[in-house]
Amino acid sequence: MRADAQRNRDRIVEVAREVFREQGYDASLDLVAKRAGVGAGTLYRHFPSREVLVDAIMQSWVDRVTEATDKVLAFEGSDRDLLLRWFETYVELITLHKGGAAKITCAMGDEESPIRTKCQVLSGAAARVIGLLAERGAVRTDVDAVQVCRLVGGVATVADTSELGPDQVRPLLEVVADGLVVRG
Amino acid sequence: MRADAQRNRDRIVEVAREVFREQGYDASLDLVAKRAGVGAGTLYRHFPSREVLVDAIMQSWVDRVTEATDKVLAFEGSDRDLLLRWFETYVELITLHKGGAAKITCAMGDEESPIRTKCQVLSGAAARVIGLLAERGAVRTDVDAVQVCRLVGGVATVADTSELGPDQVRPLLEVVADGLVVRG
DNA sequence: GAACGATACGGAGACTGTCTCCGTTTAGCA
DNA sequence: TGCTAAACGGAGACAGTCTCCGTATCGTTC
Repeated sequence: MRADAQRNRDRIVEVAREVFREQGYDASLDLVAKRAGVGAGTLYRHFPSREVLVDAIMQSWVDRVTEATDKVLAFEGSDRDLLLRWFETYVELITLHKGGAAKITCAMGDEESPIRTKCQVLSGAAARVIGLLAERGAVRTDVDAVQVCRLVGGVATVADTSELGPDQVRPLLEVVADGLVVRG
Repeated sequence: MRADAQRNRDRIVEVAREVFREQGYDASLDLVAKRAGVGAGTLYRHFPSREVLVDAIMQSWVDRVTEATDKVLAFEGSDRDLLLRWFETYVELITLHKGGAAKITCAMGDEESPIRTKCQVLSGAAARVIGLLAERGAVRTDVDAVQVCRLVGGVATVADTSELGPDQVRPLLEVVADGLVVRG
């Protein structure tokens, strides 16, 4: 890629992250282009669709999910609390940008989605958590990582669109957690 | 209301139901107006926003939820199966129109929403189901009807946007159901 | 360091959807 | 049969998406 093209690409991603954080994922792409100081053509050449641009933006916080998952896996406490803690982390991270939760959850399991690599990172993280708990015999094994992401992502989507606070989300996550841990 | 106005209003609702079923809730309102044989002005006079139109459309299937709930309440089987059966009914009905699940779930608990009356019917139905089960001591009592609607609505939203079939939705609902029934 | 071809730029403008304004029409009453 | 309030409808202002193509720039080659 030519140096000027790379510069423009980077700049667009940076500005888009800012604009999307301010206005949500529905923000005007022409505005993003204008703020980035490039023409609409340049933006659309680099990012043929909104989804592709979103994908580029998501890269950074997908990395944060991996990090956060490491931290949660090291948690010493009850299995249910570990699961719940990961749920809360997950919801917090995917609702960082308005509309993000719906986007990522909707794409979950879709092999054709432009953001499938991000979904894979997330479901991979989920797999590590439920894998650990399954080893300990703490959670049911008939539900896979993608399904867990759909469940928690569903809650996250509702939390995002209804603007629920952590206190309102927690009981919902508790139900999901209780549904996953094996009956004692 | 003048007779011609009433006629037009009814016709718009009827056509909108059709168009939304075909194309989802994002369909062009001008198209609805055109198909209904009225001007855009007429449509917007009757329905100042898309939400208000959606509200009018939803009336009929909210009635169906009430009906379906009656049927489920008469179900003779295990408590968990009754709950699960109601979940499936709920998901089926609110995903009848593409985008409907997200709309209704997002508005759940919002006193200002134009479709709040519909949400109240749905959470009322949920209250009847979990009320019955709570009486029998079959479900936890720290989760209210709105929360149940949010949980199941979250699953429905994911099912809708990811176009999941009943077989893919069922395990998710099972987790939620298991999280709600009291531990044995 | 000049010339040149490939690559990238940018913004005008076509297209689509939302919503309003206002001149025209019509229902329904007296 | 007239009158008036109510309702109609569609042109058009506005906003967002996305494309096309003339222009500018990069970076390579000699």
